[in-house]
Amino acid sequence: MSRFWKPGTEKPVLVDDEEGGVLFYSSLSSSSRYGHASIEKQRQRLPVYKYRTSILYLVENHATTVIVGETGSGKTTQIPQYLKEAGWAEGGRMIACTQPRRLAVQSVASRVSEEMGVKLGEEVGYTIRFEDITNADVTRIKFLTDGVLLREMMDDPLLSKYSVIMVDEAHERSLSTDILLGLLKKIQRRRPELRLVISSATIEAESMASFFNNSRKRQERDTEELGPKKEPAILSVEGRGFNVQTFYSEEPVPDYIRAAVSTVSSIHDEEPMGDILVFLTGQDDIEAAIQMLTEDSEVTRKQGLFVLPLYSGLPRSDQDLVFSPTPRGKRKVVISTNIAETSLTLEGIAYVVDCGFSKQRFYNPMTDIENLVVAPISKASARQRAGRAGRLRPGKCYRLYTEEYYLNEMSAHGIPEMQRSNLVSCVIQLKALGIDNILGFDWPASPSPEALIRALEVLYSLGVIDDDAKLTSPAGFQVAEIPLDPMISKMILASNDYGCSEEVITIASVLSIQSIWFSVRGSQKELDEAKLRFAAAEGDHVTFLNVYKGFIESGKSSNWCHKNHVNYQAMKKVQEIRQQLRRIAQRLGIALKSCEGDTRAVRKAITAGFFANACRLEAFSHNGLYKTIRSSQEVYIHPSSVLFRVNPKWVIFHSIVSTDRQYMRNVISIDPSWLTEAAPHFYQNQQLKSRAQ
DNA sequence: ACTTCCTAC
Repeated sequence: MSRFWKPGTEKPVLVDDEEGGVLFYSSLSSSSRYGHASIEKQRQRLPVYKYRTSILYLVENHATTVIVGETGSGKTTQIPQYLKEAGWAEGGRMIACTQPRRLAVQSVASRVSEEMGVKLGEEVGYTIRFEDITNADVTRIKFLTDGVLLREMMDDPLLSKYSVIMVDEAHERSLSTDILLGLLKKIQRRRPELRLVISSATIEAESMASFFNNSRKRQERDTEELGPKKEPAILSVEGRGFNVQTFYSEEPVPDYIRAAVSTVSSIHDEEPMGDILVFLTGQDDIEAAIQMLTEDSEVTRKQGLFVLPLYSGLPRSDQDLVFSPTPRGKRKVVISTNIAETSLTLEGIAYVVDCGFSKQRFYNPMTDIENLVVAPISKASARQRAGRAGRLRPGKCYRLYTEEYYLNEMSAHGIPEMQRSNLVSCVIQLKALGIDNILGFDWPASPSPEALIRALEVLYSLGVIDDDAKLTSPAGFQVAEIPLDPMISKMILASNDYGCSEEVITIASVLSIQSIWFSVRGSQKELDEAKLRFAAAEGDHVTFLNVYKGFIESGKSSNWCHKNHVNYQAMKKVQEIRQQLRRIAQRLGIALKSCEGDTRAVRKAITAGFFANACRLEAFSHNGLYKTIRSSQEVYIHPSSVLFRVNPKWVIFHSIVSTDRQYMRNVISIDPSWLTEAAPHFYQNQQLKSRAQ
């Protein structure tokens, strides 16, 4: 076993902590009871404070400043305040700070308003979907998701109200962050007075800086030019994370679930108190590990473990359990997907067990299918996972792979989402912003030409772009205006023609959230029975309408949801999205109209958006084998669909989830003649006829 | 016989 010190951190402060993590948690986390003066002192104790002058100098003199900030440096909360204190928000200008996640936007904004002693929504505000807590006249620092900032560009392409835009967590390389970075680089050329602050982890800093380097060979002239230097500056700010000692497996591990379980047992046996966080890949792994841990007689005998699962599909109340205090004398073990890598932060973790894998999405432009596969994580992820053990005190990380593997075989960072995704939404957003040459766009990470061409083909077949790849009018502009996937947006537009916009908007809202069903481990049967009460012979989309109707008729009762295994929180969200979409539809001139149960009209509207996802049951198929019309891919109806084992001859799916087989999720039955009606250009008559026999 | 994780006037 070898040791590993986290680079860039000081020697560990050794802390004698017989009491476990809880004590530290309470002593560090409660800032709200301090007065204003001591908030000021707290701010000055943050590592980033030492760099205040340097940061302001660099932002003043460089168009782009890349800040490398380890977690706990305070960069996100402090830099916007420094900028404001230095006058960047004077003269009606604003400072923007983007985050990839809604939750982060809310918590950072409220923290900063607290530090500044102002009411949230006044000088400091935030905007996320459905929540605009800003006041145009007084808000000077605005936190927002990068998706919202992209949407803002549709009205204000140069983002002219902002003097500085800070893009936080840029190293995560999310789809919308990368689109945003590409567009900001373009804006910079038109607005030399604009300043960018890109915050990134060490590993991506150089590539961020070189992406924003506009100076090229003109460095000599550059110094004589007025205005900021075009060459980006890089500044590193150390974090306040504690050291994490890392151990590797001596031999490659044949079964990481078993290895994770035995590692947890030996930590429990040999190490001082402190909570354990285990990273596995998905629900199945997690449940298997929990079962093994609770069945392990030796561990159970000691009765010392408090084991909790954590993944996004888990009901909220179960997720919240991981934040509950560890019972005295027990050790909390959270077994999690990578939701705990970035989205959720557990304080007080002393030990991390990292299996070295995660589920990752890969897109195949040839088949237009996104696959979900278990793949090795990157060094960057491994470091991030390890860091989860050192938030409040020094910790330990056990990697279930060899050091040799880490050093020589693990890739430095993951593949950007841009290169692993279907790009229809991304392309239409750029089109709407007037970017004509999509293939020539200066991306932070270029997607494959195949994926771009596929996206253009899909948009063309939807009638959203024309022969010159320009947005069509009005359909193209309307689809771009709806904040959903273009296929869904097209379905909403078509619902106007079929007189079923109310129903289709409900369906679009349900499809926008993860699941409307409340699924608990062990009650699968009850859930299946509940589904049967709403099941429609036409398929899942119509089933959603039945559920929504029942929910409304119950007076939006949470009790009704509980009885029917419907997720109440999800239904509230459906309602919110539905209201938003109704407003947008009205603005676009779509008449809000119900078809009063005419499910043919509803399915025709769905077909108008999703004709490309048509499948036909294979003749003589006994196991429900379908093939897609477009590319003859072999697919099956997902077991969660109401049409599972019903197997109608012709179906359309909303999406494919690819595990051991390709499963169609959310399926409706259709009449094949609707395909030629919806997209004559896409389905040549002979193509369907030749397959109809 | 099954669900990594996010976001969007």
